[in-house]
Amino acid sequence: MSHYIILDLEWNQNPHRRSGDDEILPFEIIEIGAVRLNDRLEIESEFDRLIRPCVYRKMHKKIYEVTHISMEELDRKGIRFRDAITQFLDWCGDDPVFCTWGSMDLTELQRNMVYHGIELPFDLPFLYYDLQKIYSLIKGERTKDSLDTAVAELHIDTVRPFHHALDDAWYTACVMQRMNFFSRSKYVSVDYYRLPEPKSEFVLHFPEYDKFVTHPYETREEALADRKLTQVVCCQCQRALRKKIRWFSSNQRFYYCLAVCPEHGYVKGKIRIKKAEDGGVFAVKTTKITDQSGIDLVISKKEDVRRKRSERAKRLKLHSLDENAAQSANQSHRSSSRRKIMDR
DNA sequence: CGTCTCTAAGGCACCCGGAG
DNA sequence: CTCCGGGTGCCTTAGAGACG
Repeated sequence: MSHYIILDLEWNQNPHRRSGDDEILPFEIIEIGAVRLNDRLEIESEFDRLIRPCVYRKMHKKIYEVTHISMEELDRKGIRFRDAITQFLDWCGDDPVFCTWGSMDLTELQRNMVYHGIELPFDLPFLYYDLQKIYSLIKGERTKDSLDTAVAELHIDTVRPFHHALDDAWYTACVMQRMNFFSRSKYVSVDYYRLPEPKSEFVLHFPEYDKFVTHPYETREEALADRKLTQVVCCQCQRALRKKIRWFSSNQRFYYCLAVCPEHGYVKGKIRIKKAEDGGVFAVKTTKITDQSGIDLVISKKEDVRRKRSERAKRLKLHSLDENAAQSANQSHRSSSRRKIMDR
């Protein structure tokens, strides 16, 4: 039976300006807190360790304001990161399913492990539940709520303080218990700290879309030149599809296309370019079978962007004409032409 | 303060077609 | 032909709000 590890970290950072350390380890973990739940989301045990930091030996002011953890306390109660992570992984048991609030914790955990020369025991792809994302899926909104907000909205008693690793993990567990987690449990997240090797790219299947994650490339151009990224496969029959609209970009990070499957209809594609750890890039492609409204959405996306721009350009032109007129005319002329703009 | 993400908006260069 | 402005694409900047 699977069990869930609700993880929360506290970390410190360089209290001064950027230095060489920042690029190696921007965030140094100072506390690991976690709650273990069984497959019915009942609490089985809790884990909490303070860590004596070795990179940043001064507490960042803002971090102290948030966590109220002092360096003195860490020196007194903290243990070595190596010992804490060993105890933590041991406490997690076999095949834990990790859950966090937000997408940063598992990345930072791994970055700290690598810094300390500890081998990563996690699967590749490293799947986990981002409960902040699941919470917004259940609400049907695109907002990213803070943990405090979710706790308040679900009327969870605030019997513990916030912003301590174990307490926040415990609140996260409470939110998970009360938000009908299993209705969205197919929506796993992927941690992108470790990326697949070439030829080991992977696809994740979701109820209404597929997600494809590439290996790292040197440049965006190199990524977009790779057929494995740009080809679109039907989510239903895995057939390679012909495109009706080639890949185009509405901004600098997203690309869209529209393909058609002879059996299952239209499939829209979306590519998102992301930065990899080593300075290169990788891409996440999602493909989704779509109905007429989805088709129209893609078809008109270019035109929407175009129309928005041209409307804005017209507004600006009128506005500049207005200002020019204002320089040579009196106040009444100015207000009348302003009214004209408002009517548009 | 520093990370991340998303959005809006500004600057710039290029292409293209109409006016001269 | 040149000139000019609109449309377009690409890049940068800034703000908001999540995380610590």
